[in-house]
Formats: sequence, C-alpha cells, structure tokens
Amino acid sequence: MRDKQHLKLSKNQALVYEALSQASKPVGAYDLLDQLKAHGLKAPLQIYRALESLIELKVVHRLESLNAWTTCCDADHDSAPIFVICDDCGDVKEHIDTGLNRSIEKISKRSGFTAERPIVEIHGRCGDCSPKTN
Amino acid sequence: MRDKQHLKLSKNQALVYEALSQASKPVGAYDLLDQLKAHGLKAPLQIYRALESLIELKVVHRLESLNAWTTCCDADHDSAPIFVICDDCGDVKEHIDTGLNRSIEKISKRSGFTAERPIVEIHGRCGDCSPKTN
DNA sequence: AAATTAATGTTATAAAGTTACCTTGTTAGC
DNA sequence: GCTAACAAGGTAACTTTATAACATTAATTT
Ligand SMILES: [Zn+2]
Ligand SMILES: [Zn+2]
Ligand SMILES: [Zn+2]
Ligand SMILES: [Zn+2]
Repeated sequence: MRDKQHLKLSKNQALVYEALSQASKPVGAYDLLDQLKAHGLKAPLQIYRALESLIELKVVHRLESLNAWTTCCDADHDSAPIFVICDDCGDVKEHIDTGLNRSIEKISKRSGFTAERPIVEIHGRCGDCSPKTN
Repeated sequence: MRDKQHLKLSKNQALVYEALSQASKPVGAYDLLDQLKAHGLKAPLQIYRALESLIELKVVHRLESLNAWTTCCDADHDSAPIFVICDDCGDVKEHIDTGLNRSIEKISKRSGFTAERPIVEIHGRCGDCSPKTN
C-alpha cells in the first residue's frame, strides 16, 4: 500500500474508497451510490468524481468489461494491472506480471505505438468454479 | 477471412457486418442503428442481436473499453485478439501474439484459473500521433 | 405438415455516464 | 485578515448504452 495510509482524501473520496475496500468484488457506480446515500451522497456525479480522482491517485482501478471499480492490490506497480475474473462466482484478482508487460511493450514498439494505458481482463472460471477433470 | 465468404448471414446480421466492414474504426451500436435506419432497422435490439450472433460466429469483436464493435482482422485465430488503440486519432489495430497469449495462460494456470475470454486493449498513441523524439 | 429452432419487430425500461451551472471550501500571496 | 485562485462539492437535467418482455415470422428438421 506504500503511503496510501497517508493519502489525504476528501470526504467523498474517502467514502468511496472505504466502500470499495470493504467490498469483496468490484462495485458499480450506482451500487456505490446506493450504499453511500446513507452517508449523504445523492447524485451519480459525486461517485464518478470521486472515482476519477482515486484512479488518478492510483489507488483504484476501473474494470472496463464490468463497468465496475476496485481498489488496487497494493503492489505499488507501474506496469499494467492484470485482472482475472471468474464469470461464475464473480471473484476478481489483480496480478502483476512482467512477462506479459514485456509482450505489451514489444507489440507496441513493433508498430511504433506508445502504450499508455494497457487493459488486460481475463474472463473465465476460477479453480473453485472450474469443472474438476479428475 | 477463411470461409467468412461462405457465411450465411441473416438480413440484419449482413447489414451490421457490412456496415462494420466499411467503417475505418470500431462503431458503436447506436451509430450502427443510425446508419441502418435507411435500410429499415428501427430499434437498438436489432443491432445488439445481430452483433451478438456475429461475435458468436467469430467475425466481429467487441471493444470493451470503447463500447464499440469491429470486424475481425481475418487472422482465423483461436487465441485472444489484442487491440492497440490510439486515443488521439482513434485508429485501432488487431494483433495476434503467441507470446502474450502464453503469458495469459501461465498467469491463469498458476492460480488454477481457466481463461475463456481474455480481453487485451492497449490504449496509447500510434506512430503518427506520438510526439516525435528527434 | 407438425415440431423445433433461429431470427424479427416493437415498446418500454433499466443501467451507466455526462453536461451545465452554481456554491462552498482551501490554499497562497498580499 | 483579505482576496484571488483553485479544488471540491451539490443538484438537476439529460445523453448514451444496453436489456426485458412479449408477440410474430421465417427457416430447418422430423
Ligand atoms: Zn493495482
Ligand atoms: Zn469462481
Ligand atoms: Zn479477430
Ligand atoms: Zn493516432
């Protein structure tokens, strides 16, 4: 978590971050809103603004294929986060993998492209949900 | 394109596939609808249903981070398509890369996960749009 | 031809995200 | 302490994206 402890978050940012931290899976913006209505939040924009700044601070990631957000795994990474998503139980894990990141760099450079925001989201079945083949 | 020539598409499927083929970039569902209103289509669902079946047939991919669809590059691939997306000019290219696919397999197996639908979308700047460093 | 399956048509509605405009706090120079 | 500059917040209206529900028609199989 590096110095995420020392992050000075505004009220709404802190509320949204806290809600994401306590969730066991990524959460959608309107779900966050529902939860945080109890704390006085009223409009989608309050959620979206908080999420945007938390992403800027690199403590939250957006899952493009789920329209949902989750806290960073705390690996203090510069490279692309890799999300492994079980379509059965909804479990999501964040991985950091230098090999995959090298591949992304290679593919990009080969075509003169500058990778700025690589998105890797692997859908499938986790160990618990996969049919056992024994 | 393998035998995409020989695909028997229904009327709506053919219309949507044709529209995507002629576009130079991925196209959103409502943009497709606007275009195809001239051909009698009227409702979003007609577009979404056609897209769904075209994806099933593996001739179209959805770009999760763009909410848009594009035709397959015709590489007749089993492995994950990798999209390289210029956030400046909107250009999108599909790549197939065995190295990256091996990384995805490795990461998955390591945690007992079965990858079924890997999503890789690399945002950044293409060669034409990158600031030249000379 | 009857049964089955795939594709369509249409309306209404849900879910996700943004624009516009205005108000309130916080910080930094004076 | 005053004030300019800026970051954060509040609210309403709205746009964009996607799906549910239900009825109909076309193509395929038996
Ligand atoms: Zn992370
Ligand atoms: Zn699972
Ligand atoms: Zn493809
Ligand atoms: Zn470009």
